[in-house]
Amino acid sequence: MSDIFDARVFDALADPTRRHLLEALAQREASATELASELPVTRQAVAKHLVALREAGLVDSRKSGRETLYQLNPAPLDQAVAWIARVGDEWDARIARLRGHLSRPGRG
Amino acid sequence: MSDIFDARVFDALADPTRRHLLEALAQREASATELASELPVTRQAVAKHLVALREAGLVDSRKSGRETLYQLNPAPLDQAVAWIARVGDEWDARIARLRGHLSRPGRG
DNA sequence: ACTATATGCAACCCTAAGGTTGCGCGAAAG
DNA sequence: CTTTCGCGCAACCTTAGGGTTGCATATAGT
Repeated sequence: MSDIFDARVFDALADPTRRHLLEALAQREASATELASELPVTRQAVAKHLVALREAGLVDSRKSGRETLYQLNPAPLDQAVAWIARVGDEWDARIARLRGHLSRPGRG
Repeated sequence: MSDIFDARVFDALADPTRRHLLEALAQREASATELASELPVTRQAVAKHLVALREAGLVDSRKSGRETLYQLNPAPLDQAVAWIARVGDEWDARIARLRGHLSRPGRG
């Protein structure tokens, strides 16, 4: 089956620093400098991650004076969940085929 | 923000070849050689990915004669979904807070 | 017993990616 | 106007990891 989702989302989710950024941005809008202050990496490293997140569609940015504020955009996360759910569903279908037609295991 | 999940799951999901393997294994049990036949990489590359998937808990292996058959184990996928859902929920909570304070706009 | 096939392991290559430092620029603060 | 602070860009470093080849082992088939 073709990949109907943007693979960059999974790529974005793979890095612990980026996951931390998403968690932080889920709670408040913040600048790269602010975000870096709570992480063991430099501001530039965070900035790179934010670029990756923006390219994955996971964050939006807004300029406020000399600051650039980043905000979470959770929409693409649905694609990731959809992919995972599809794999799970296909697994369930396979199990159903194997068992004839019994009750499905609690997935989904 | 304690990581209640195994980061290796997100790592496993990040690679397109591994995602393909998961999709294939969702539908049928298969050996590394079989899986490699439908991919543009060698059997050894697939074998490495299967090791990674097993370490992430996403596949189980079973020896059948001289073959090693791999089977999907979707359980860890729930952890990934749970993490994503948590971020989404926190985002929703933030939005709710913002709406609740519409009388005093601006960010804090 | 001999051959063919499937696997696992190890060494090696090469690129992508995460990280850093350095710099120049633009906006806010004084 | 000058200083300060935040940012973006670029160069560079280093490692992880995805891929390959080669080989040794073990099972299936004849």
